[in-house]
Amino acid sequence: MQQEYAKVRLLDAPWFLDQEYDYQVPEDLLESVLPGSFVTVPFGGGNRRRMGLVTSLAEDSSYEGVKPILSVTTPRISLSEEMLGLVCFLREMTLCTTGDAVHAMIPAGALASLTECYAPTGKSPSDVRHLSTDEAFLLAHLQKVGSAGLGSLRARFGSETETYLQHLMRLKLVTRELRQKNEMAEKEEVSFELAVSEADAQALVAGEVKGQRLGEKQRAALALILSGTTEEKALRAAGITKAQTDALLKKARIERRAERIWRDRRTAPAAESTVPREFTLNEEQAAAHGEIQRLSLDGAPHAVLLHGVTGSGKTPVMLKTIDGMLARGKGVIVLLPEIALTPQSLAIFCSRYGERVAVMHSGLSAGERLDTYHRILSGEADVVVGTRSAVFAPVKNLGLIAIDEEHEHTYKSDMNPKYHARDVARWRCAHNKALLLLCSATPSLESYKRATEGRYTLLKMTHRHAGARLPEVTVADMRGESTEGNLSPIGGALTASLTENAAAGNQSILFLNRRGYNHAVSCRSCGEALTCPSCSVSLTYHTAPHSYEEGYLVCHFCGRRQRMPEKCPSCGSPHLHRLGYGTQRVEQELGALLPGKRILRMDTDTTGTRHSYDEMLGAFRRHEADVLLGTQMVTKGHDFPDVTLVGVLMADASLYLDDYRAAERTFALLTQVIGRAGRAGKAGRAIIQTNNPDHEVITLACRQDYESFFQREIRLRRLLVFPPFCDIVLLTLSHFRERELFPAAKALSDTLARLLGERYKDVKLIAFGPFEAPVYRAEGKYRLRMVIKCALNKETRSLFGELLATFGRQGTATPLLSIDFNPSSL
DNA sequence: AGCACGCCGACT
DNA sequence: GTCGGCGTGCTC
Repeated sequence: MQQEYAKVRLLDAPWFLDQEYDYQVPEDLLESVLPGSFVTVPFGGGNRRRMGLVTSLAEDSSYEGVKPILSVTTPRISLSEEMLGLVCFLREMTLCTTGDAVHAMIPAGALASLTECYAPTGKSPSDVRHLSTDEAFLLAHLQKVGSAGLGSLRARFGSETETYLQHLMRLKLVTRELRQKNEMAEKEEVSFELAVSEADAQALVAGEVKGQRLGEKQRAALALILSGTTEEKALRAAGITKAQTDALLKKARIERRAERIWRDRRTAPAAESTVPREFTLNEEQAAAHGEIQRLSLDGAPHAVLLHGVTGSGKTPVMLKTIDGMLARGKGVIVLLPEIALTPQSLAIFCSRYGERVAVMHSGLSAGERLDTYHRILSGEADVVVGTRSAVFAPVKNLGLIAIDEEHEHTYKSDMNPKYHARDVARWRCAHNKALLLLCSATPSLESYKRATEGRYTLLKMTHRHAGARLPEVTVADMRGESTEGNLSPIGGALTASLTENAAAGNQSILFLNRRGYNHAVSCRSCGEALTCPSCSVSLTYHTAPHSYEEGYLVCHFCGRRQRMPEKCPSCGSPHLHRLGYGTQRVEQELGALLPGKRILRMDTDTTGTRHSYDEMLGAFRRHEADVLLGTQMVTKGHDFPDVTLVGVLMADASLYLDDYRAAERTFALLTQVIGRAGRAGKAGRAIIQTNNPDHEVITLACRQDYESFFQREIRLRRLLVFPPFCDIVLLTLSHFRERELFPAAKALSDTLARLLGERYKDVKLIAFGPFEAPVYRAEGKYRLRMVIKCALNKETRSLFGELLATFGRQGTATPLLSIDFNPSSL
């Protein structure tokens, strides 16, 4: 029996329209319409063409009046059974649409897209007086160019364009049609070679062959090819036009050879690998690797949490595991946090696995992304190294997903689909009976709890690699400093150590999680702090490059810059006072403290491009600077063998954030940064400046005592009912107009209460709010939120799905609801 | 969301 | 009498 019907999900449908629709498969498409195919279908009363994804085939349909599928849009790209499953998984787990899920998994260039455009019908207006001059101009323009998209028309005819078009369409002078923009093309490198013998070619060039006289230009072209200039690009550069090569091709003097070139090859890093080709594991590493090996051979999916202290050498274990997988013909995905994806870390994989490596990260161009995708799809690349989104790589015969720095919050996406890479990885590993390898010195509480419960296999490495010792850690109490008249952010103990360390020719790292010069600007008269006009956060004072005297105000939320006002905008007083400090101020202080020493400041302001970030790390590694000062960036796993001192300023700054994960974050950050010191045999020191020297989180981080930290924190979470003892659902309503927000928030919480009273009687949840988001106004939008504690399961997810169906409509006058399950921060 | 169908006021 | 206002309701 022929499978004549297909279940289709639309790719551009809002959440409440995102269902399976039956379509009939026309006879000529029976072969090409398969589960996972991308198709166009007529939809709605107007039968507008829409892109859809075939999810399954059926022999019949219970629906009256099915419409036929119009075409298969992208015959070369379709979703595998696994990817199709993953789309459903994402949809259900994150409440995203099918379109969102598909776009997360497939590079934009791989799919065709439908764009709306307007075309003249050919009818002439019955009476020109019905048209305004603008409309007449627009019509004339369309008649000239044939058809045009809304964007280009709006650029030409202004913001009223849509009104004009509507009028023209009513008069049936213009129609709207959908134009299919095909998927991005492959890139080819074309070269030519002789189709005749060299001697014949020489004769032709010399014009010696009777009756076969070539044009002068053609002879020149042939001569060039004969002399070894065969690449099309080089020939064009030498002034040979397409007409000439075409003529030679036609006369069969040359042959055209096209070679697919991969746009992703220039990601090959310039750096050298810090891991030698051959190495032996120490006892602990070998034990961990042995256990991983054992688990990966039994044909069942497994998850391993590799918990190793900073510097214990988790990477070699990971590499040996990858070696084993590749030897058995399995594909591998390695996830790294964005900030750790440096040439140094890429070099480790590229030098070891060469052409088999595909690198995926946000910096790739559309073409590079597409080629990377195809290279993985074809099986040519079977080691994928990348950031969060690489977890969707279509690796063949997947055997391992390794997640380095497993606790990093960047693995959670905060845009649709709001997925956690760890969850996707777990699903894919289960599906492929593959191994999930989570690595961290400071695992997330969720993962460690799973490990203690036996759901993950916990493997520990407690010793530092190659005889390196943990640094000697001093906690410097800053409470006394300011009363003693020391206003510098760098306290006495740290000052002494920095001077001493610099004098000895050693390198230091200073970590401060705050950029800018001053943290905030406030008015001495009225006490008001200056805030961003479109966000409700205080503005940070930044100094101009190469000058500590001039500066401007920056909003760290939306990036907006403005001049420092002369007077307080609320009371007019000229007494504006700059408070607190950031990396720029510390840079200036360090300059004064260590005259003649080179200080490298690394934060978002100095690392504008990925390139400059890499360059700075490289320069520091080559000892071209004595002190590396910066934000989070300096804490991530790059090895600096000459660093013997690490200083942390304001270690407690992140401790009192309004987020249940504040302690976990602070612990991880401190542990990581302390681990930077004293790696290769050299003794290291760490000085932690804080106003809370006795805070348990700080003292435990100084001892690198994860186990005790975990026990302490998990007890608190259990007591206060926070993840991993429940799930958190964040509902956010946002709108440009504040007054629209409150009725919507009321309606949202009423609807929730109603659903809980009716269809979801058995659901237990605790709802908080609605209240203002911590940053109430962001980029011009006001935001109210509700925070809900519950257990996420099929039923609760369906409850939130219903909320999204009623409040998740886009673009109208009503506020938009967005739902985030277990957000990375509150 | 779009776009239909559908029922009431000011125009050729 | 019709054009067109935007109020419900469906979309395979």
